[in-house]
Amino acid sequence: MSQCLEKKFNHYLDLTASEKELLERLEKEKVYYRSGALIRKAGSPVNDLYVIYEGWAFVSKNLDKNIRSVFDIKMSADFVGMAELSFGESLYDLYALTDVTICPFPKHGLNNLFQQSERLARLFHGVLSREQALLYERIASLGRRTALEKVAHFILEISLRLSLMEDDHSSIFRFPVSQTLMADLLGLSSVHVNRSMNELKRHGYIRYNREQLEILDNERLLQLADFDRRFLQSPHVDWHEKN
Amino acid sequence: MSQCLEKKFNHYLDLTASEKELLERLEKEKVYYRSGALIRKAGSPVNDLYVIYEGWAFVSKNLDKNIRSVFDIKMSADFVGMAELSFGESLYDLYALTDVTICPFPKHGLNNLFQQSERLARLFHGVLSREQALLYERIASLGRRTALEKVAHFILEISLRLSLMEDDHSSIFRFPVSQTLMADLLGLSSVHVNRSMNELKRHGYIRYNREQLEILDNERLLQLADFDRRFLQSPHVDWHEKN
DNA sequence: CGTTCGGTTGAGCTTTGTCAAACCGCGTGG
DNA sequence: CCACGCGGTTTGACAAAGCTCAACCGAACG
Repeated sequence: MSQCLEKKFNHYLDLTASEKELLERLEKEKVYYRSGALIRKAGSPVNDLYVIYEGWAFVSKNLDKNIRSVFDIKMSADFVGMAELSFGESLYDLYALTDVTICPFPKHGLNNLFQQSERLARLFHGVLSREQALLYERIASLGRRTALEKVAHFILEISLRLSLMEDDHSSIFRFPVSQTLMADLLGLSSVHVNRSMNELKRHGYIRYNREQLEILDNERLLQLADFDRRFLQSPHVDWHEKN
Repeated sequence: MSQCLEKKFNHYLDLTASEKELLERLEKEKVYYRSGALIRKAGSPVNDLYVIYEGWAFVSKNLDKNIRSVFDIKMSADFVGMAELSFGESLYDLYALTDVTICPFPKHGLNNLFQQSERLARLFHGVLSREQALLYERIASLGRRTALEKVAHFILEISLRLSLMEDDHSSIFRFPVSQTLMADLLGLSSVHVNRSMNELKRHGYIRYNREQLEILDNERLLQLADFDRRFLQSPHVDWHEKN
């Protein structure tokens, strides 16, 4: 049995038995992909939403002249496919960044879920809301931050998102994002990402070596990146107890 | 009586009488703001979501060193405040770009709505989904397009969004976005936005003068901006009839 | 009328990109 | 076990896109 959704939601709320059952009814089997695999190609028909069970993936698209733009990194417990909900087809490519296992579930199942449980609906919207806020922060990065700040901000975003889902998250963690990928995500060249990473190292912000990243001075990094501290508070996804 | 939500939803669906009633029960009174007014300041407590009834607004925030980043332009029938749903306070500033009238409604009212009408819930998510997809496109712009392409893409996005809500939308329309605002939205300097706009004029893509904009050659502009044509199809917000 | 706000223009400068080469660790197949 | 190739990182030299500063203009508005 595959309890992706349950894993995700239970992290925020103590689910009741009946809620768990609702979630279980929704799920299909888990699917496993090898690092580098194309999970879903832009243009293919979409009937399912995905939840990442374990591992990392990313959403991207190739613009004109084969320039790649990367929109988002998806990891443990993230939803994938919200942007495509109202389109018949997938808009973007989805690649496995590491080995990854995901759970598809039918998108129309959501409606059912919302009918049955207001609490889950609220939670779902809370999660979406945080995701959108994080997107806004990335927009701020892309538009108005220097290369160094972009990279710093991105590292902090990843660390934050990991800490939300993994109870044992520490300042040293696996960071499987290649500099080329970071470049396409932050709107930089990979060469410049490299120089920025090295500058972060040199100034003692981080230690970094083959997929291992350690944040040495979180406070100073937060300041450098102008990271919005309101994201550090744990989310109240359960955003209104009202009837 | 103020029927913002009704106006919005009815545009996509033929609402039944009972659906209309549900929506009306949700609404409060309309509120009017003068061009330039600060509608909601970052940090203020949030209990309401807004729908724009008429006019334009924008969402922004000031980073370190007082650099402004503009996240989104909101116009007729757009939702404002989704990103803040799970935060107790407003994260960003909201300014009136033109004279604008908005309808607030209590955010917890949404849940109620979803319980009552699956169809409205589906519609709501469909709308959100389109919004997120458009955000992704802006991310692509910010990251990987040249100044000229950014500006072109933005113009097309606005035109598209207008055409979705206004039945009489034509290739010539009011465009109340100052070049400084465009700069903060696209991650450019206002000087460079100016040069880009003029280049678009010079090459016969657009005509543009004091808040009036005319798209002279839509096809060529689409091509220049590498605009994703899938957005041009009218949305199937009613994305699944299945129960 | 004077002030303010947005648009326009030019000159010089900075950040970041491009190109190209070298390097490094790792897995593969001979 | 070695040679090879591949993907990712590193470095340097140079080029370019876009920024800053500063001045000016015109329209709107009180």
